[in-house]
Amino acid sequence: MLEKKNGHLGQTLQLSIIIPNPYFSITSSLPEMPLLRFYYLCPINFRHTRMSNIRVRFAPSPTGPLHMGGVRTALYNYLFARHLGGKMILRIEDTDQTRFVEGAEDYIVRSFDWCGIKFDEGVHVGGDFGPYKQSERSDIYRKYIQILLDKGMAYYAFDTPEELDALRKKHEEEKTTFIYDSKSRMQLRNSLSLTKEESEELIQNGTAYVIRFKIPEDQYVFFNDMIRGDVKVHSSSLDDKVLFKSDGLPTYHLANIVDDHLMEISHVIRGEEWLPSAPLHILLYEAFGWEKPLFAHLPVILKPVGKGKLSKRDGDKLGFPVFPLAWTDPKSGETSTGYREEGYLPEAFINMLALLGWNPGTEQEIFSMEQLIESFDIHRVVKSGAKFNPDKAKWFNQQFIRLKSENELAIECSELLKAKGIDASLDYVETLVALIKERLVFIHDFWDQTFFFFEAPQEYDAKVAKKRWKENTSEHIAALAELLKDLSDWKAEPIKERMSAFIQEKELSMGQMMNAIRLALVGSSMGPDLALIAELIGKENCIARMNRAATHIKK
RNA sequence: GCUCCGUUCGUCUAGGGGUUAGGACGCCAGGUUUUCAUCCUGGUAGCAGGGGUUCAAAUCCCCUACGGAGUACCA
Repeated sequence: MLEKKNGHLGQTLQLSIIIPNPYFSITSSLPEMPLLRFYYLCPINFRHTRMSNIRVRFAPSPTGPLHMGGVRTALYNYLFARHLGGKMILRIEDTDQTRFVEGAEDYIVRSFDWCGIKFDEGVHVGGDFGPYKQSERSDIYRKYIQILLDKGMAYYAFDTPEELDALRKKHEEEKTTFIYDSKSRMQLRNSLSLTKEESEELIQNGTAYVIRFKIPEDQYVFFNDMIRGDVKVHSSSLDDKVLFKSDGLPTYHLANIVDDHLMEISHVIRGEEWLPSAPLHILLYEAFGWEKPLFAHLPVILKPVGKGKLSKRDGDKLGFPVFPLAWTDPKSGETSTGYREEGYLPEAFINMLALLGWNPGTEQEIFSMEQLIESFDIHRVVKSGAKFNPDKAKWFNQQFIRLKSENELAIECSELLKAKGIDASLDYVETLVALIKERLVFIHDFWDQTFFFFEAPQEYDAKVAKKRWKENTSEHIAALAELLKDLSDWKAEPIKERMSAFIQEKELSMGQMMNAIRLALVGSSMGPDLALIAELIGKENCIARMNRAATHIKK
């Protein structure tokens, strides 16, 4: 790993488990102190258990519903923290007022509640490191940006957005990219290019300004990612990012670093989209002289088909949810469905998400949240993006439905029936659940699997009729119905005996006749044991259905 | 374009110098079931390409290709 970056060091370290300690600054060059080398060689678990306070955070922006990628990021944070006995924090990053969406924060909280991801601190539960909403922390950021200004590591920039846009456009036409950096900053309007007096005057006059970070020139920034290993970037490829906007609020970069430091975040586990700005964050920590957290950049979730990452719109197009819960956009009124609404069990959703980009190193696939916590190791998160597979998501749901007790399922199925205006006893529903449990992918499949217990078929599957209904089938069915009238003990066993005896006596084909009866009772060739169906729908219904079929199905 | 990250069956992945390259989803076939589903058994299919290093490379190195992310007074 290190060899790639640093030849001479690589030669001294021949072992492959080299994970640099992030608590030492290694910006300009890799240190060669023996102690550090020892630390590099320490097994990962040793380093984790030594860390007394594991604190991680999930820090969404309330700009809309959280999508499944966000839930997965939060989940990995949660599993990581719980596995190591640490704390999980929910912080709301709402520094961009223009993108604020009403109800988004509440949606985020409700989603985690449904998923079973619990927070130790956060906007909704409080804690000792609050406030947990960035819009309520602006004084804090102002204080810290001043420190950077005083140290000469940040500067005022007076360029208007229009000026910068024009510059970018001009460069684009020339097939180059405009970068606000050490090469261009002296040609722009800022406190570095202007005299002190000029800058002060502009500020006095109320000229709008932003505060930019002064990226140090010509140095390498190293950091270690728990998933990707060592990453090296040259500062010349970084630009002077805006830290403080003209509206008096910080950008993500500043707020994030300040909050993570103040909230004593030990591990930053976030999406891969942050990887390119990680070097900036490292530099920021160093500018403040703060201890850095350990980083882990998670791979993205990709679309099941086609190119690119899974986006909020894919769900509707491809027929699966991308959100945990249904969401209605407050402005457009547009509604998107959620996993919950589509019939997914939260356990299944979580299990599926956990295995999308992580594996336990064993062949176990079905995990409870407790088991996930027990097994989770962030070093087993894969590096590459994972295409989401809706079929596998369904399979997980099917597995978790089987894990549910018949009573639990019956309670939910009863609700389903009630919505259809059917009032069945819980006992009866439970009996049915026991019969068809293995056929359910979703709980709402219950109706498709049991409708014939509640209502007689009005139509008969033409294909099955063609195959099973012969010249005199109607006659036989009517005769059998007549025969069944005399059966006093209406239970599956005697029913079956009576049917078999009839078929044998008439020298009919068992398969043909049984399927014909099934067609009469169910309307198609599906369902559990025929005699059981007959028993459960009752004698009268059974006979009525047979007689109806005898007159309605024509060869 | 530039910067960074990646690449093992169609998909999710194991495997990290010597493996018949393993598992799961999907798909196909057979068995079980009087039907359908379940279940069981089997099958299908993969190391992106090219160079090195090595007795030996999916595994280590380099190049190419492809994919992804970023390139905002968004997060």
